[in-house]
Amino acid sequence: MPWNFNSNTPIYIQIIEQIKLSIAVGEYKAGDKLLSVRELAAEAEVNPNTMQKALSELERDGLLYTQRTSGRFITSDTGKISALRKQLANEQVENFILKMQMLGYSSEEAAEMLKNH
Amino acid sequence: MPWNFNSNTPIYIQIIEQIKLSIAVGEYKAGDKLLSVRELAAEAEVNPNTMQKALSELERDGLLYTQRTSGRFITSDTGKISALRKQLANEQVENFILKMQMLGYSSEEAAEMLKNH
DNA sequence: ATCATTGTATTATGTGAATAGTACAAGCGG
DNA sequence: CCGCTTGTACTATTCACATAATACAATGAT
Repeated sequence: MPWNFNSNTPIYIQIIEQIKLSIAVGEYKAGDKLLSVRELAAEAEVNPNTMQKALSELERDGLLYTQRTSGRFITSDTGKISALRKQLANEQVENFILKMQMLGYSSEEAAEMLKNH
Repeated sequence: MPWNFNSNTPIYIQIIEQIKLSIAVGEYKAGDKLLSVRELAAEAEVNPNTMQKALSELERDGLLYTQRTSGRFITSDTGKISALRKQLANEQVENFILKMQMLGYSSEEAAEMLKNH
């Protein structure tokens, strides 16, 4: 994974979003074991505490679960995963329409711009 | 103006974006005089320094200009303003397509989801 | 001429994010 | 049993953002 960050959003938020995306599109599969906090932190060139914070939050969402001393795993609930993908897509659609409306474009005009991408 | 902020992005960045939007859609018109830094800060319930920082940046973009002791004004370059609107719209389109692709949706599927909004 | 308002600058303080370093209990493999 | 790896917790420090409180030169209005 590339682990690219920008500076205007807290890193742990960006980590959450990137992992969510990886789960949603199946880069991480249901039941997969994650690398350890320390390994992931090293890979992302980030402090272990920061990675830990992101993972904890993903766990509260039920996308991960922890087995105390053996590691962290992706949820086995495939329904939850496909729901996540649809939810993320819907958020993008809603957000796009909203922003285009704020810019004074109708849904039809927005769709037209999409075609001519 | 509402001046709504969220907590995951620096306030001065959000101010910049909101003012850009207001200029792009003509809420602020070319040549308009802005309220003073202090007034804008009070309106947005933000520290004058924070508002100042945002306005300075907009000035570097050439969207505002300052007359030393009389106030700040929107650029009179209407071409720049309409270019801004198109640029912001394009950014939304590009971003939308990119995000949907990352989620595994083709441009056609994305367009389809738009229709069924 | 005086005064209020303009943008701008400076210093101090508080807060959250991120880093660095360390520590510990729990379990798995040898 | 021993040692390594797991997640987790804690303290200390740095940094950017934001606030607070002033200060000042320039100018337009009175």
